[in-house]
Amino acid sequence: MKTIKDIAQMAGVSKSTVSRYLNGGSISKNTKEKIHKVVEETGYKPNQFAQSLKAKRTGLIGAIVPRLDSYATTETLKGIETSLLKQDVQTMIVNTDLCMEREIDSIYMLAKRKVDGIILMATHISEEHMKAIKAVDCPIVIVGQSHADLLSIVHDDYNAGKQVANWLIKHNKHHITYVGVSENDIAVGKTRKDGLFNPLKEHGIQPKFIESSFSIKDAQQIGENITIREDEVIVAATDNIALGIYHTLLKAEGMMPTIIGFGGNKITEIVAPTIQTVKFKYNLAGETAVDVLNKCINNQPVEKLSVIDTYFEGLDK
Amino acid sequence: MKTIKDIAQMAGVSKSTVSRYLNGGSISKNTKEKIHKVVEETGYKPNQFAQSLKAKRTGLIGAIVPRLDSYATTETLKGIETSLLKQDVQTMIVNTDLCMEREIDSIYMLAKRKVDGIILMATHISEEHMKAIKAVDCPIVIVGQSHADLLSIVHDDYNAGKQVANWLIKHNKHHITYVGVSENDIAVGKTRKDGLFNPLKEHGIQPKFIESSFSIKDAQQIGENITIREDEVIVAATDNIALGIYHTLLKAEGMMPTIIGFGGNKITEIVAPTIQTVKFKYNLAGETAVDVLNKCINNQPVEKLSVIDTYFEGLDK
DNA sequence: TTGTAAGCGTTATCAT
DNA sequence: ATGATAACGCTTACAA
Repeated sequence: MKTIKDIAQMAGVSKSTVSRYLNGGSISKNTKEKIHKVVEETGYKPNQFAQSLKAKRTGLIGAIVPRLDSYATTETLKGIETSLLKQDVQTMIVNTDLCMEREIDSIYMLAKRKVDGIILMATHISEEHMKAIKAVDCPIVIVGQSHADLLSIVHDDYNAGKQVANWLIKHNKHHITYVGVSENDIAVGKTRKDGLFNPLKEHGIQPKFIESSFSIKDAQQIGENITIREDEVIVAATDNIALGIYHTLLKAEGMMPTIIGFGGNKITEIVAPTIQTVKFKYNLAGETAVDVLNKCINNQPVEKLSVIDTYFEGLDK
Repeated sequence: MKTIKDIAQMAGVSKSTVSRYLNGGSISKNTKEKIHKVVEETGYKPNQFAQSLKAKRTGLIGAIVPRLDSYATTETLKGIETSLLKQDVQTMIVNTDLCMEREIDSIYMLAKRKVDGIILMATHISEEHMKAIKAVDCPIVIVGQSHADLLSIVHDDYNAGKQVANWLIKHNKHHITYVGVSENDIAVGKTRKDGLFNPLKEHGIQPKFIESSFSIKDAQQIGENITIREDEVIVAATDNIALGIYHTLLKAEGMMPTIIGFGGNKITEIVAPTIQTVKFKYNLAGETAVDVLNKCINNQPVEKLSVIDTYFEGLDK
C-alpha cells in the first residue's frame, strides 16, 4: 500500500504538501496537478488509522442491537443509516443476540474503536450498563427504554395501549383477552399494558390477562389454552405474540377472533385483517437517535427524553 | 483518555514494559502487579488506531449485505458472527439497501478502514465490483452468487429445485404453477428453476410459468390472476413470493392449494402446512464464508467454490 | 506556497 | 527483565 511519503516522492514534493493537497490547504496550481496525477495513478487512499491517531473523530458510530431478526431493529437501523449516510458517517452494527454480557462488552469494544457515538437499542439498562457507559466517556443514546441519567428515545407505549383501548371502547368490545409480557420490561410489560387497561377500567371493562414471553413459540402454547367467545378480541403485547396465537387458532380451525398486536410488523399484513397492529415509527426513532447523538457530540443542548408517537388505524368493525 | 505513557509513569516503569505487559511479554511478577493495578484503576484501554498503525490486522471484518430485513441476511450474519466471535473478531455490517453504488462504495470504505477481510452477500457481480475488488487488495468472499475469479459460497439451488421436483413426482402432482423471477438472477431465476423443471420434464410434466419480482406486493398481484385447479401445487421461487400469493388467495376465500417456497423462512411456519419451504442452511453458509476468508487471509489453500446443500422435508400428502 | 520537524499512541528492535 | 529508541502514516505548527 502506498503512503503519503511515496506519493510525495513520486510527485517530487514533501509529505506536508501532499497532506495539504488532500485537506484543501493552499497550494499552487502546478503542484496540485502533479500530485493529483500521482494520486490518480496509484489510487492512493490515506490510512485512516494514522488519520484517526491525530484527528479525534472516526466517522463511525456504533449501533448495538439485541437482535437482527426483528422488524423493530431493522427499521430503526434504517432510520439511523439514512440520517448518518447524509453526514458521510458509517454505522458499525453489533448484534448481541440478547446476551447482556455481549451488550456490555460491545460498549467497551466500540469505545476502543473510538466511534464518535453509540446508539444502544436497549432491552434493560443494568448497573453494569451504567458502569460501562460512565467508563467509556463516549456519547451514548439509548432507544426503546428510558433512563433518567441517559439520553433516551422511546415510543409512546402508554398512548399505544390507549389507542387500542379507545378503539375497543368505540366499537363496543367488552370481552377482551390481553396477552402481555412480564412487567420487568417497563415499556412493553408495564406502560403498554397500563395504557390499555386504565381507559378500559374507566369504562368498566376488565380484560382477562395472560402472561407470555416474547417468543412466538410460547405464544403458540398460550393459544392452545385460550377460550374465545364469539365477540372476543385478543390484544397481544407484540406482533409476534399475535402471530403465535393466530397460528394456533388457525390450526384449531375454530373461531378466529380479531387479534390486535403492537409493532406495525409488515408480516401481520399477510394475515390482515384478522391481525391488526399499532404502528410504531421506528424509522423516526432511529433518525431522532442520530439527531440527539449529534447534538450531544457537538455539545449542543439536548432533550433528555424524546417520545415518538404511535398510531393505530383500527378497522371499522 | 490515558495513554500507555501515562500508565508507564504512574506505574513507574517504561512504555515498553507496559506494552510487554499488555502483549504477554516476559516481565517480573512484581512489575506485572504494579502495572496491573494501574490499568485496573484507570480502566486503561490501548488505542486501537495506534495499534493498527503498526500491526496489520484490525480484528474487524466487513459484511456487506443488500438488506437487513431478510431472513437470508440475518441468518447468514448469525453464522458469520458466531464463527467470528470465537476468534475475537468483530463484524462491521454495512447495509446497502439494494443500491449497487453503495455496494461498491462499501468495498472501498471497508478497505480504507483496513478490515481484515470482506464478506459480500452478492446479488450481482458487475464489472464495477471486480474493479473495486482488484483495487482494494483485501481478501473477499462472496456468498449467494458464484464468480469464476472470486471465492464464492453458494447454496445448491439446482438441487433445491430438484428436491421439490422429486416431491411433486412422488406425490403425483401434475398441475403445477411456478412463480419465478427473472433469469438475470442466475441463482434464483435460472438455476433454481432448472432444478425444478428438468426432472419434471423427464416425467412429462411441464409447469405453468409466471414471472414475478422479489417483492411481496408483486406476488400478491400475481395471486389475483392465478387460476387454480383442485389438485394444483404452486411453487414460488422465494418464500416472500409464496407469502404474497398466499395472502391474496386467502382473501379471495377460494381454494387454497399447497404452496411451496424456497428459503426456510420461519414466517412460513405461521401458515404451515399450507406453505412448505425448502430450507437453506444460511448459518452454515455464513460459517463457511468465515472459514474460507480465514484461509485466504492466512494464505492457506482454499476451494474457490463452496456449495451448501439444501433440504426439503415435504409433507406426505 | 512550500518544506522541516515534532508529535499522535502503539509495537518492535535493540541494548543493557 | 527492562528501558531507549526507532518506526508506523498522518497532521500541523513553524520556518523559510
